[in-house]
Amino acid sequence: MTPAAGRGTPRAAYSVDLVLLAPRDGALHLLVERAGGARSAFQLPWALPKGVESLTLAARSLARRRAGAEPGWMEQLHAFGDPSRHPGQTAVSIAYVGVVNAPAARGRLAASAGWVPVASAGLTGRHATILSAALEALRHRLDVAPIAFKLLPATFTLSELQGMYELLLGWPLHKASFRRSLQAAYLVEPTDEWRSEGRGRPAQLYRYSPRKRRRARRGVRFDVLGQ
Amino acid sequence: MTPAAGRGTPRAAYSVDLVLLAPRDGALHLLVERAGGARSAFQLPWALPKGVESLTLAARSLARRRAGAEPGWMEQLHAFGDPSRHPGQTAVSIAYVGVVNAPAARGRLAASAGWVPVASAGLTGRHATILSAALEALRHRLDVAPIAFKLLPATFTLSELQGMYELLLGWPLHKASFRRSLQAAYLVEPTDEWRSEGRGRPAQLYRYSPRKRRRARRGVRFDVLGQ
DNA sequence: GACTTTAGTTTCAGCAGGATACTAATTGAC
DNA sequence: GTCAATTAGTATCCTGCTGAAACTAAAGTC
Repeated sequence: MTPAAGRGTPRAAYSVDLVLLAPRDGALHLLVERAGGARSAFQLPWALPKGVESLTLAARSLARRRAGAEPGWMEQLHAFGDPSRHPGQTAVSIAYVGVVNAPAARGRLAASAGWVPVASAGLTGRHATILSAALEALRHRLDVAPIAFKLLPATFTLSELQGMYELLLGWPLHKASFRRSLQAAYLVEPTDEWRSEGRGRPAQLYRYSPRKRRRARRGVRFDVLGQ
Repeated sequence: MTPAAGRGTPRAAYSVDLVLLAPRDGALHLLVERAGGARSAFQLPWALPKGVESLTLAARSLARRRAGAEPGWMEQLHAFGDPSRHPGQTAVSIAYVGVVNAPAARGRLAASAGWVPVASAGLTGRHATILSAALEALRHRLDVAPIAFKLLPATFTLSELQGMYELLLGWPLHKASFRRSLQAAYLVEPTDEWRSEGRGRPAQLYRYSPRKRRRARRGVRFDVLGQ
């Protein structure tokens, strides 16, 4: 099924780079690795896939090994072709973006890895470019992939949901518009439960609507909703 | 500048696949290659980049060799990792989307290549998937990259421009809304010339606005404009 | 000169987004 | 117990954009 041109296990000529993001303490964090002694203190996790392995599987397994958690969502970002600036010195490096939720991000990290706030990641060169491209791709996918929902528990308040969207987008959303959009797309449905959190009126808990009840393929362009 | 891990010229472990599109006779056409004897009559042009070559340059040079024309716009689409179904049997194949304008598409084709309407390209398997992903990516880029303008001469009528957008999008646009959007973004500016084409009132010629006079980065979401 | 065709504009109704202000329900201070 | 503070959630209004339709403008055709 995987002939690989019949010349044995090929030397990996490409690497997989990973932009893994997680919400922690109200800020978006990035998984980084401490670099050996290069100019920049941190770099993105990367790996040389062994033999013929699906790219997606390679990226997921890299995430699992470094973060100790399964990404709730992950997508290919871009393939970069200039080898001269990659630490693996491969001809091609293929970058992936993914997210893991907060509880998972508290899991067993690899020794060399750590979570840092994206705002202060301090990446340089191409890895900085990759990061901002990853954040932009994430924002563009928010309306079609249930990324925010994968970062929340099965039931949540609408304020929590809005907060998650704001964290991922990087800007505040208008409360009334946000809720109107959710309702128009039947994206969420209320449960019978309410949660009281500190002071203030208790919030009703919602769940992600089952596929059948969601407004088919209209999406909600949260990234064009303003404050 | 391009060390390539110092182990000589590596065997190419990846291929570059090309979705090249051109408007011809009012329909969007795709550049295909006649396959040797596989199940499908056509396949997408592809190549094994020689040595360490920028991916983008490899894709552009592939377009030049097969279509005999320089693409007016080109972008990377996706990297595919499952080698089992690619004719080149490489571990990774990286697909590019590009467009060439109608006069260029009448240029010197490679012997094995030909233009077929996308609607009747009859690709199968992964190449069919790549094609529809390419068309979708093209539509999503229409609002930010000046793709339609690269397919038209320096001056054009607004009806020609609208027709080009409709060809690329695959659906009709509302005339008044289209023009309002153009004006709001200062995307085009009128020249002093008018062109009379058969019967009907002559149309004013426009040109793509110089960068300075365009409304910075708002873009025009033609892909959400309706009929 | 009347009709057709294409270009280009105007007017209008409907709807969605944002601002604002409101009601509702709870905690904590006194 | 009452009142302020805080958070949840809703209602109202206004503005601006979209799409439909009808309109004017300028050419060719019969």
